[in-house]
Amino acid sequence: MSNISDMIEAFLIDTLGDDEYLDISRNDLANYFNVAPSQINYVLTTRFNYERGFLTESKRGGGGYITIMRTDSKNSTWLTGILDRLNQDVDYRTACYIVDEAVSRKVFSDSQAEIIKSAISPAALSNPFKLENHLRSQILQRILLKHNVKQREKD
Amino acid sequence: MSNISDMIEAFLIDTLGDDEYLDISRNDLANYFNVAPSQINYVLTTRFNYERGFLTESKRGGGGYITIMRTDSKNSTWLTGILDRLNQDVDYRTACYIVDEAVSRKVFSDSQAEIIKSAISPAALSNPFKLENHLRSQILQRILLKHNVKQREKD
DNA sequence: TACTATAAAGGTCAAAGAAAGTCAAACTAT
DNA sequence: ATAGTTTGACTTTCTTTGACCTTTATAGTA
Repeated sequence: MSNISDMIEAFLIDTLGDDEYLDISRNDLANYFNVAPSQINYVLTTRFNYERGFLTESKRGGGGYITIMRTDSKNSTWLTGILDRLNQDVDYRTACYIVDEAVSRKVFSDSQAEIIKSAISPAALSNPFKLENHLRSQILQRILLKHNVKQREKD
Repeated sequence: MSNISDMIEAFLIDTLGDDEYLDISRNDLANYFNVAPSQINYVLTTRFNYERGFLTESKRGGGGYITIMRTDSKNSTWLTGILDRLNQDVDYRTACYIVDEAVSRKVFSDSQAEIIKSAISPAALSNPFKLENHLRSQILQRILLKHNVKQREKD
């Protein structure tokens, strides 16, 4: 393990331990390892992404932070497949199939599904740059991942 | 929670308790927290705004004061105001305030709110055309409108 | 009594500061 | 040669500060 990114990854995973999430300061961490702050972002995008079972959030400005969360997605083949599928853009109809399928698998309730469909409806995502399908994929992916984290937190 | 604005917010909400309103002196509060008086205004505009279900009033001059009130008007009034607000673009923070307030008004459940926040998160809406805030408004508006219709269908 | 000056509030706005994000260029290892 | 890593310049977001402005109450004076 000769590169710093791997060491930072190991450090973070170790610090995370069995916890569901971990709050860190990007600057502090960069300082601790004596690297450019942006390297932390590199580690986050290459190591703490959903393919590896993680999700991140952050806030800028005074008192800013980065949160690293575990998802359970690797334990569900269905979810993994869907998330993968969502790396491509999806149209509204396809997205609705996915949501309905999630409901029948008890991933979402009816009322949750309604909200998701509203969020990804053509009306909600209309924009001048033909980003609709792309945004829809991103949104759905995000919802699925975060929901997964929240579900786990309850247990 | 390492920034002072959050601490002032927490202090005020705690002091407010279950009361309808609270009178404070801007200078005293600024003094107590050792910040510039104008920071109190910052906290008021970012945290005790309409989106979060608050309203403020003040008086200058000798014996001046600031009143923080809960807007406990009808949900429909609030909703109308919010939908109006959403004709302008909103950033993530403000949008979350709206969602949180909707939860405390029993418009959404916690689990629905989580989904909405995921749908409008910066990660979900990242795109190369700086449409983020605009899309967020559209999505939130759409969700609120659709949800409102569904709710009425049940009655 | 009416008028004015002054002090005691609160308001506004822009600049500075404190984080995190992005992206491309340079470097390294396979 | 290619993929993966490291760095740094520039950007965006959120917070904090300070200088200057406006409003209100009150004390002093004609």
